[in-house]
Amino acid sequence: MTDDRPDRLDLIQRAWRTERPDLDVRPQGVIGRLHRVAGHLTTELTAVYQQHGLGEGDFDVLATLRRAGAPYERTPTDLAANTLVTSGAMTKRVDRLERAGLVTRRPSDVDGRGRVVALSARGKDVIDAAFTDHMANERRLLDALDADEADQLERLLKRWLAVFEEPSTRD
Amino acid sequence: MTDDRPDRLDLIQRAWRTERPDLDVRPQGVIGRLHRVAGHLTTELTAVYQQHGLGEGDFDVLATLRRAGAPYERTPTDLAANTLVTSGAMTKRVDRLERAGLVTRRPSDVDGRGRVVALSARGKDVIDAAFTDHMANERRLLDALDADEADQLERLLKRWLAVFEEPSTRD
DNA sequence: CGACGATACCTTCCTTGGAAGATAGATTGT
DNA sequence: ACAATCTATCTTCCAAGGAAGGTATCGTCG
Repeated sequence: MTDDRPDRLDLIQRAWRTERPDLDVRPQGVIGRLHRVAGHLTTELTAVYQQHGLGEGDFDVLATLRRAGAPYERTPTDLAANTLVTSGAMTKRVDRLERAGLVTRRPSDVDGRGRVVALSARGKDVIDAAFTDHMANERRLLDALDADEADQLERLLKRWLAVFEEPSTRD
Repeated sequence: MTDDRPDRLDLIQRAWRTERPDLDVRPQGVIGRLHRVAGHLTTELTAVYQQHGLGEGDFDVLATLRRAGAPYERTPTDLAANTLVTSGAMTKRVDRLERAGLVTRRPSDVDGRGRVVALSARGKDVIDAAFTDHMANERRLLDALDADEADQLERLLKRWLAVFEEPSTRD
């Protein structure tokens, strides 16, 4: 049926079974491959970001602002939470984007400590173009699987992700 | 049946459908979740490395040397290819590990340009202990899925990975 | 053998992000 | 109103890796 030729992970697992026969290395088959796939996907996705002059972090921030809807604003804390980086990293991302003229930063009206980061007109144009290409790119990458497989994969990943991101355990 | 409550990815997709109804954002459902799962897994795995005083890169190098079998030696080029980093990064990783006394570095007998990196006795002890814990940790993480799901996931990821790592396309 | 391109490793410089802590402003209890 | 504490953001310092280039050595072809 499907593809049972040994791949690199199979070779790695075989080596471990020889060297450490006391261990069950089957989890590597899933986790190792997941990391490798993620790495290759990142490489491919990053290439598109770069075509628009953006790094991965830049893209993430602009996309988060864009999907917030008009007027395309968020606080740094918000952005950091959404993109899973520390507040210090977010400061630097916004610094870069501000220097590049893609976002603006102004004090918050309602909180003297707060700032508001907003897409500039050019920032919106850039992320709209980049995101369009990004989606085409993801579609292309995902087309390696047929629709059924993609659905199965999504279901399995959603289930696994819930373990990490849902507050309660499973019902 | 399974868990159909909306998760963060669902919310992100919903926002995009509102803001960019012209785009089909379904690929995000798979690719976005895959990246998030990979990120959470990395966090969990890294915690165990750190318990043994190792960073992710250090662990990778030591594990590659260990599974090579006695006498646990590899060239820097070999190590770089196996762990997917550049040669410059590998120099620094080996520098660190050598400083920590976990590997040794000596000139190659057969190639005047070449070096041989070998696990020290302490390096072997460290990676054997770390790898044992690592596998228990991977098992724990994977136990979020039942055996059937894990098998399905492995099959799907293997198939996808083949697109990136196999020389030819599919037969 | 000698020159030239290829290879192996290392060095330098740069980018990115984390950790920890500093500062300004907000909030709460009295 | 004021002290104590919390919060939002930024700053500083450091770790890790990529890109590009340098140097020594190899291998091959004439």
